[in-house]
Amino acid sequence: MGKVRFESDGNRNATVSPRGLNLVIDAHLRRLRKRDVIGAAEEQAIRALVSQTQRVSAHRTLIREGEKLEHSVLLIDGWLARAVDMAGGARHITELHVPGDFADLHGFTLKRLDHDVVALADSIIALVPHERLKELTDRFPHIARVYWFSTNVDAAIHRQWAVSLGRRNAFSRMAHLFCEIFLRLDVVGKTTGASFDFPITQEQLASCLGLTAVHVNRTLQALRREALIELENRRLTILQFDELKRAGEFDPSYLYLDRQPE
Amino acid sequence: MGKVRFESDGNRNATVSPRGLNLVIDAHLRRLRKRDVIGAAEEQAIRALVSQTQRVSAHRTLIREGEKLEHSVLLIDGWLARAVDMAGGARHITELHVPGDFADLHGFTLKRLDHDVVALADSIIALVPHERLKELTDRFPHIARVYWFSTNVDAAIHRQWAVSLGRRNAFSRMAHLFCEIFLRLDVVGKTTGASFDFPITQEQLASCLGLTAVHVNRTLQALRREALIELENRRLTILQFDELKRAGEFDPSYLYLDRQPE
DNA sequence: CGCGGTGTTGAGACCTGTCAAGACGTGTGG
DNA sequence: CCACACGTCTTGACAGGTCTCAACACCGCG
Repeated sequence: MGKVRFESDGNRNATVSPRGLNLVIDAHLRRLRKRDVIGAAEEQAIRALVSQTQRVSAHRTLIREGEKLEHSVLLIDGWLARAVDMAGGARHITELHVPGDFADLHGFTLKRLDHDVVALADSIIALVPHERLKELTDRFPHIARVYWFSTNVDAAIHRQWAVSLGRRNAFSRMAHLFCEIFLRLDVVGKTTGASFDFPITQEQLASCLGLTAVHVNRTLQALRREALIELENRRLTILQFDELKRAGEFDPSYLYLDRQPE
Repeated sequence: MGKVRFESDGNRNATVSPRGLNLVIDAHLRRLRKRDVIGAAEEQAIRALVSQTQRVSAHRTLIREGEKLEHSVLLIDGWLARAVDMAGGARHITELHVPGDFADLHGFTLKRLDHDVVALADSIIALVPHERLKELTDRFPHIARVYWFSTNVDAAIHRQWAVSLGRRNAFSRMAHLFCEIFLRLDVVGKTTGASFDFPITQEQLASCLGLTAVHVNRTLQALRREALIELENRRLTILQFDELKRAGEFDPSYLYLDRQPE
């Protein structure tokens, strides 16, 4: 998958042409607006956060645990994850990020992370200086609350993953994850009908679900056998969303996608 | 454990005498100060958040999932937990709260919770109106960031629990939890040497650790057999903290207890 | 004195992990 | 253009951690 090729020029971080920067932050605004009203002045200020974007290659570690942070990473396109490395080489992924997400907005207040941020696939990101976030949130207390809200939704996602890890079997856990990912991608317009690009390897899925890659493979087969999903050529199709939700005991309210303006 | 007795007068929520309210919020300030500098004016404003406290009894559900929220719960003394109820009656606890914690500060921006807040033991709480939090954070943007930070630490705790649930066996998971609880209690002055009150039942522990009560019992015995802890009469003593940390692969940096003033 | 909540113990079942081997596809280098 | 290497996916046999079910002990409280 071109790991070496990308790694080799990864440090150059070729910038994306600034033309269309306004377009590039659309998914982010779209998601914010799913949850609150963003005024015109606020929108303008948010768009001004991003001055340039970068390409990053699959498997790159963007941020390392403990590193002092000066900016946060906004995902424009691709897949990022928060990963905790453990003694013994095991790695656990605590959240997947889809376009429009800040992968480490919590870094704005924490100043260092308790996990790595890694690219699971070739991606496009934007760096947002904390300095600029500070100005923005000082100027617009409402935006501060919207972003605070946003990190609180991340925590809600963590909670649901923990419930899955603690109380659901492999089949149910995976069903729950696919439901979540589908909805989150749908909000930012990254689905086509019931399908979406899903370049996540079984190994990476295992890191999310607290399973081994072998068992992920078997569980995927079970989901296919039950005709709940299709997954081929890195594209996932949900065949029976209602059944999948039932299998994962999925209730989307923890994603807080219903608009609740202040 | 007086469940019925307390339930019966639980609704009356006998208020604690307002004398000593300043004392009562000390643990909270102590914890904030472990992480950032709180000025005198800020301290005064924080103390003014709380106007009265309430007693709540073990097993009471203080907040239900989905309920519209007007205030947040500050734990003064006792034990609260965030609990997710699942179909089939199982309940998973996603975080334990010690005195000085807000159990649902995230409710300030989320406006409803994706979980319940329950009392695991007889406790004393203070209700902080969101209205007052709004005024406070508008007036002191720095305090807004301190509280934002605080909810981000909750998320970091969620992540570590998820790693435990996903990748550690029962023994290691429990060791990790005890290390965390010990440090968090220590910060707010609720430890005596290497011991602390720990009125959590094995059933409740099981809900935290994604285990059954039976297996919690066996795992506790294993920890005692290795002379890592003692636990009797609802009091836990850590006999070998270094060994316990090693067993749980515990690294306290995710608690962000090192002071990092802005 | 009896009861409910809690803690303890044993035996067997089951889900998931471990280890090992091979298939498949794609990019690389000769 | 082919051979090869590598990452990924797949399959099988077996081991082991944790669950389930069941019974019993303990204890504070009504």
